[in-house]
Amino acid sequence: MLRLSKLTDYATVILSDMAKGQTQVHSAMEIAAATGIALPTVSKILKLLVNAEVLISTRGAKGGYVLAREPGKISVATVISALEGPIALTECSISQQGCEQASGCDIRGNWNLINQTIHNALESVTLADLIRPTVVPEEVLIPVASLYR
Amino acid sequence: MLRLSKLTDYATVILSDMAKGQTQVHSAMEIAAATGIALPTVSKILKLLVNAEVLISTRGAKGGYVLAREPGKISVATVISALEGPIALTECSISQQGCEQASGCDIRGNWNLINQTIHNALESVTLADLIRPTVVPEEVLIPVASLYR
DNA sequence: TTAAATAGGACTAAAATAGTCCTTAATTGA
DNA sequence: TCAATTAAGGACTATTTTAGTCCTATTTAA
Repeated sequence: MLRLSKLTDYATVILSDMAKGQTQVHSAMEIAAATGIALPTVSKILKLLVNAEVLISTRGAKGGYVLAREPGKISVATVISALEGPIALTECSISQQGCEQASGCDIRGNWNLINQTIHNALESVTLADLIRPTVVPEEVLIPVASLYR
Repeated sequence: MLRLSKLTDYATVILSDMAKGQTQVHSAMEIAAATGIALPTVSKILKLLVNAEVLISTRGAKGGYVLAREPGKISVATVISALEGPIALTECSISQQGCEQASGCDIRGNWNLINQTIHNALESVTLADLIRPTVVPEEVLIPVASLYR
């Protein structure tokens, strides 16, 4: 289904919530309450986002989480790889040594191209875009095909 | 990791093999031998591709599988959805009724936009492109951002 | 010093995926 | 007509991944 994991989905909801809110610092508990996601799960996600430097945390009383930079500078690609690791559709695009199916597999290069395109697409959308009211586009550009012709 | 399932990966290998081969009809056994993928697994994949009308099968002695149309008319998107169902990054983009997180989730529309873009990217690449020698592009176009500005 | 927070990691449960196998149906050719 | 060959369909098992929980340690404000 080529889908994001639930955790990644939650992460976008959490980040949107944080980006929209007036207050700067949000505790894990506040966020759990605001989004309806269970506290331990929220916690887990926030930790991953801190590791990826999407959020900055402060411990102790009055501590919590803050966006590390403006919503417009946090891309969807960053969020996805924070939760799921590198964005790559195929196994062999991640590891350098390729796969065992090496015989007869010269399609790797082309997969890389597709990965790159999708990565760019996700890189170009930011948190700021996500919280913006929905836009219905007239026309959607198709980029990949042009690379081949 | 936003990755394709192994079966989908195999499917592209199998289809590339079929598209490149001289012969028209390939039995499951031939394909298993050519690709190194276990026969029962190959079989499973071929059945799914027949259901999705990517392949046409004939039973009986001298039977086997043939591409349903030219490689240039079989898109990667078609192959992916044959194996994994509809291409959609988020759960709520598939079911119409949305999710329980409905409160505070007005980012759905924007996700749909992203899904659409990725779908288009995958739609624009065909089997013919995959078996073509790798092209290293000068520049990769970024389509999604333009939708927001 | 106490209460409120996060950090880190271990652990369990649930779900999805991969892979196998068996029985039935169709086709060809001897 | 019969035997061999090949796909269809579905059930089943094993494995892996993902989701979710919980515990203990650490940090900070009041």
